[in-house]
Amino acid sequence: MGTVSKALELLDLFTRGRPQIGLSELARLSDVNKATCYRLMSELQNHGLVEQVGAAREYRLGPAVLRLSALREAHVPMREAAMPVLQELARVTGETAHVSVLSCGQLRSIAHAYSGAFGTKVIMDDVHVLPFHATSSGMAVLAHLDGANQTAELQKPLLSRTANTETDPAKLAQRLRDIAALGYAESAGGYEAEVHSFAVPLFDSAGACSGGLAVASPRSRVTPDQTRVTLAALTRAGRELTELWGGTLPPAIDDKWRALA
Amino acid sequence: MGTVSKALELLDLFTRGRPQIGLSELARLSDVNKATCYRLMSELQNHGLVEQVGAAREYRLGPAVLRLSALREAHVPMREAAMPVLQELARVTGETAHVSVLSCGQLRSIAHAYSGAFGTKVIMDDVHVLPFHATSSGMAVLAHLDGANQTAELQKPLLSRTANTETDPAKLAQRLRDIAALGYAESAGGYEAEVHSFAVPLFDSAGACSGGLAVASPRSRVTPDQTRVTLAALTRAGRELTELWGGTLPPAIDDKWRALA
DNA sequence: ACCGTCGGTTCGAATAATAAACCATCTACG
DNA sequence: CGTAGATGGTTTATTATTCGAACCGACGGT
Repeated sequence: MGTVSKALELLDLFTRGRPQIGLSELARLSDVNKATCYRLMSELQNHGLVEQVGAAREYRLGPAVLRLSALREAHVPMREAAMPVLQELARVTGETAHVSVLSCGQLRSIAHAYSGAFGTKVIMDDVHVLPFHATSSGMAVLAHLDGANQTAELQKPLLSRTANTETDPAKLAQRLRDIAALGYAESAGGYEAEVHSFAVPLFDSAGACSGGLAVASPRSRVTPDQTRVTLAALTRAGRELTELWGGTLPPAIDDKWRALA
Repeated sequence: MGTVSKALELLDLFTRGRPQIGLSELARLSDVNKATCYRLMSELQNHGLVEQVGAAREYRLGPAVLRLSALREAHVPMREAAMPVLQELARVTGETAHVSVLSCGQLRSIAHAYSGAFGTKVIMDDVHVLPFHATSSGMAVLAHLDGANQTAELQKPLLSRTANTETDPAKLAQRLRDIAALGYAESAGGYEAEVHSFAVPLFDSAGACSGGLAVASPRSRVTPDQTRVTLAALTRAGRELTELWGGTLPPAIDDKWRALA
């Protein structure tokens, strides 16, 4: 693995629950030698991606990330457009909603919204890359990808995250066919045992699948009624977001979603 | 220079005016060998910091930057807090307003706001790191830094950006004393020949200078009247932002700013 | 005074980055 | 149609950079 990748992996250790990390702990968490870790962090620091703060000289993300993000949003305003849609989706369903985009063969979560309706909710703060086979978003996207990309993904090793994760390529392929026929995907605890989620695919201007929109809830709150409400809201939001991002819904999907409204 | 720094410099080539760059052009702009450039970009791409798009396979900033920025803002919400203050400042003065923060000895611009009042305005889109000696923000910050950091900065080479840039360390030190006495800084074309700006320092909870707040205008619009309006708005906004960021204004500054209100 | 941990540094050995040349592909243009 | 010059991407031996064990001084608790 290249040096740059190591440095970037260090960046990924910062999460909502662990926003500041000292040098030694960083080295421990990353399995990188402390000296190496120090040098890498120093380089990141020189470019403002991280900064050191306080007497303990702990590292945290620096001001330069704001510039990068503002620049990306100025050029490709996805997150900003998605936020109100997400918030409405979270409000209507009472559950956690999140969007992810397909980028270079990876599905990356870019925004999420919570609902205050219940004392428990699914936390999405620290999720970056979604595994295709173990999440509803991933399966929704995969099911609507062209055949080549889909089979390529199915041939990669399918890691089991819970007892409910589907790891058999043949069975997964069948499931993807079902999902493509339904127009939405469902994951019953495939990512985290207690999390149940529904997802719909999103499409770009060429009509290719470009991301996923999902609602995740504790499995205990999943009922036929709630499922109906969720799917209706999800398809409505999916239609809206696809449009906001300048995409077009394939007619086949449009038909299936109408049936769920 | 380390490999990581090279990769990060590639990231800095993306600007508002040049948001997508092909491989060959990237290599040309960065003076890095094309093969090297390709490898570096591939590593950045694997982590989602950049993505390739379109038939030309041009690179642009990727979705991962959104996560980093959201994480930073969740932990240190500076930008979000600053935006309304900046917008109001831009509105009242009719000119461009911007904030910068001190991080690891560098002054980095983190947000700016424009006014629609005039057909010409100062553009801050592509400015990342502000030179201390050539900008009003830089001088305002430098003047309120502790002696050691200040002299350290004065000993670095002072690059001349325009005919009006002060590059004599002794004269600059005198100017910093004047600025400290006034409570604000003024730069008459020290950064760009046609840009005139005023800035005030911002302070953290320990009362140490942590950044700068500035208003920049074309020099032709600077009049005694406008200067008075600008300084009043600037000190008001500086007081507000220092408070929003959880800082405390040193009493000496407070007094000076009252006189300008 | 001891022990463990912290951030930071050193230096020879080992590894990863480098640059030039090379491909295949595309577009422009005569 | 065919050439010329772009482009993105790949390979190679050479070389420079990165690596990691051990070390340092400082701090905090026992």
